Amino acid sequence: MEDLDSFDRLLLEQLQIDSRQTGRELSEKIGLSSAACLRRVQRLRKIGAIEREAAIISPRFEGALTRVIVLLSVARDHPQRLDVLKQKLRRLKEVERLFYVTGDADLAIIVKCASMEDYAAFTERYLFEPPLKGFESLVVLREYPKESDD
Amino acid sequence: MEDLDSFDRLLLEQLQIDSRQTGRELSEKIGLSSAACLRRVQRLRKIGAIEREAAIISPRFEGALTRVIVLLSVARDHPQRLDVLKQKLRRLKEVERLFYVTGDADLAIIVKCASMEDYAAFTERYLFEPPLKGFESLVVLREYPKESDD
DNA sequence: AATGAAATTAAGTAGCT
DNA sequence: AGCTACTTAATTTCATT
Repeated sequence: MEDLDSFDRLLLEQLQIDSRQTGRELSEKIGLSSAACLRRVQRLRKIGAIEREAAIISPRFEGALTRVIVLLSVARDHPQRLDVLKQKLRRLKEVERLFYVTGDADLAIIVKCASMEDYAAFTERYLFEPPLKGFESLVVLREYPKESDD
Repeated sequence: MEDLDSFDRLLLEQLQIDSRQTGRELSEKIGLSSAACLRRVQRLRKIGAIEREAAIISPRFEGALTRVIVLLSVARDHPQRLDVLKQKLRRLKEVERLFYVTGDADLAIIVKCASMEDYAAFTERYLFEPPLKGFESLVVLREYPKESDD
């Protein structure tokens, strides 16, 4: 893992806000030439600092999409099984994000499904086997986008 | 709010995975000309179906960043105060995502801070006033990216 | 009203100092 | 790193359905 200087950090900050900015725009904001900015962005992609660039879709346009925040409790006596579980969960298409957390729960995942039926199927398939001890489902009724109208 | 046809939905699906795909790549995947694809993408941006395009930064490169999943309990006797609260929270730079949920909690937010001290300051500043009744903090020890190495 | 093909404009990439 | 030439992609124009 290579390290970043302050220009790299500024670039990451900018691209996190808007990844479509041109070299010229980045150049003006961080004070390097356009070519230098874009060369650095290439490097940031290559070393994995930028994992990917993605469009954020407005929830209103996503179609009928159920999101559930699931808090998972895991038996702590078999650490290696926890690792296997994490690896398994993070590969599932339904799992949008996976967090290892402190508190009452051990893992928290954000699950995306087409419907509640699909979510029920998801839980039955993946959330009832050891080392999982139990889970709590917080069904998202509505997500409020960061900056937007309604 | 205008509506989307199946080409639009395919485009959104693709751009959610990778927003850097060229017109030609999109063209091959969805079966329209490059120009048509890019025209549609422009429209999707304009009508707000694409909220924004952003770089996803690897947690390992984000610097010391504390994330906390906060489950908020809200007094239900003043619905209008809940709206005010939601509006306030969603504008805060620390709040990455805001969900209205069912279950023990009423709202769930994902909070991003530079440090635990900052998180403590955040809670003191925003999470101790009505209509908030209480909150539970799940401090993220580690987030596992969807597709990646370690 | 929206498409595809072609021409124009703009951006990203690579080589050199 | 910057500058410049080169390559590629995005945008606009236009004829067609």
